[in-house]
Amino acid sequence: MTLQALIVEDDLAVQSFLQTLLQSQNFHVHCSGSGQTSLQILSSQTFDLVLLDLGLADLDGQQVLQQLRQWTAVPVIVISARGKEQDKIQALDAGANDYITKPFSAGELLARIRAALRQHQGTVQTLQFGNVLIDPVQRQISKAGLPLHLTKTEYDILLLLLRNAGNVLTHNQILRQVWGEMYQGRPEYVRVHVATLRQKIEDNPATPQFIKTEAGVGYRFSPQQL
Amino acid sequence: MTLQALIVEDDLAVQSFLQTLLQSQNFHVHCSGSGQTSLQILSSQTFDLVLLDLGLADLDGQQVLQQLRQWTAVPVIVISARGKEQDKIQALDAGANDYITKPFSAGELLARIRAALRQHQGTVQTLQFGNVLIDPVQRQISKAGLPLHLTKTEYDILLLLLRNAGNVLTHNQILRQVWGEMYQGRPEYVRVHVATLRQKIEDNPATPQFIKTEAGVGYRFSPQQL
DNA sequence: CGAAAATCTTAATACAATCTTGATAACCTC
DNA sequence: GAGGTTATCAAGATTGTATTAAGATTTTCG
Repeated sequence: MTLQALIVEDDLAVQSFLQTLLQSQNFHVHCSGSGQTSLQILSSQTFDLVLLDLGLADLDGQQVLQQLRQWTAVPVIVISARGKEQDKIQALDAGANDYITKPFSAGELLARIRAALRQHQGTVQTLQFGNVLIDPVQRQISKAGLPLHLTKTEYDILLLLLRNAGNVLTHNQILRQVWGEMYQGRPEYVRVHVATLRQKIEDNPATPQFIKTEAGVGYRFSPQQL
Repeated sequence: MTLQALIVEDDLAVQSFLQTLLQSQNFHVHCSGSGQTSLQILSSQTFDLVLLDLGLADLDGQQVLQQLRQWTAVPVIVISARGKEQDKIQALDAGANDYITKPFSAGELLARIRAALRQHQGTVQTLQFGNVLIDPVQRQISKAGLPLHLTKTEYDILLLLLRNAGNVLTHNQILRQVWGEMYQGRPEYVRVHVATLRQKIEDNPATPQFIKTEAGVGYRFSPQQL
């Protein structure tokens, strides 16, 4: 699965440099030059990484950070021309995972990205739940030791939920990332496939233990049995 | 609960500076000047944070890092006089959570420590009042340790009030932000849902401690006795 | 290429959660 | 105590969800 990255940067030269850099590491890259649109993009789609420049035209990068931390734990690395102590402290305390000052080397940025992703994975990602085991490399799943076949759609939904275990994903977020942009507003697609998915992975599909419904919002993968 | 920190640093002046700094933040601080003893200490006791200087006499800090990552995910911040790109990349890829170059400011180090601890526990920002805990990232609420279910509307109202804690929100402000523009002038909607919300989050719903009524105006989330 | 299998889309139904509404009682405030 | 505001309750309306299955589409494989 290719990781999704969002670059929030209004200097087009820097934006393009970062984009090339991330693409060379097989990220799927989205770009935004303004704070407002960044927040919109972030709310409609889940990302694995955000590179955020503090110096934006409309909203302050600081505000973008505060806003997005209301609902997402996505790793955010702040890139800034400002090297002042106060700026760093503010950004880190607002929820940034790391702070790097321009000019920086490509190698260091990539190393910090790897570190941030690694830390984030350690806290979130589980590839085992109940008696279900997932091998993301082979794209294979087994339940109670027996191989279990999932269709591509089912597998994509499951991994998306799993990668965001504990968080609610809205119907539109799931639609956008599994089906694509133009399927927004068709929650029935998600429902049907979540139903078949539950039939396969839940011990008792009628009272799901893992994939929980949040009425009026979406679905959530429940990390533990509480 | 006081957090346990280990400082691995052979320069005694720097060690004592770091020790004082961490103690001022209520860490319980352990110190070690050599790589070997550090690994022994780390294996015999659990820590919440490690500050690791790369320039050690016996073992290279790099090796200490590789060793300890064999068995623990404790947050490690590398402190180094070497600012070379290669050193940073090596340390980060060996499992360091962050890398900071001497000289650095105390404020920045503390901010980076806070960021590392936050990432390690996986929570970005939790809101709390009384015995109620809210994780806005996961959209999850618990009261007295037990999970608490709120409907979408209830959740939206609560977060709106909480974000404006201390300020009065008029019925129409709440209506506009939770229901939408066209619901203006229907305060009864708000009343009913605030009532059910109080039933769930207040210890004594009849005499609300958190969501206060402002007669003729609206509601206010009462900031806690801080 | 063409048939069979697998998968997806769509619509219909039953069921569940949530919201709206209005009635009534309690609470202020002047 | 009068008049407006608010709290509470529960029935009915509405919206959201699970499940099924038929038909359309895509994929697989001889």
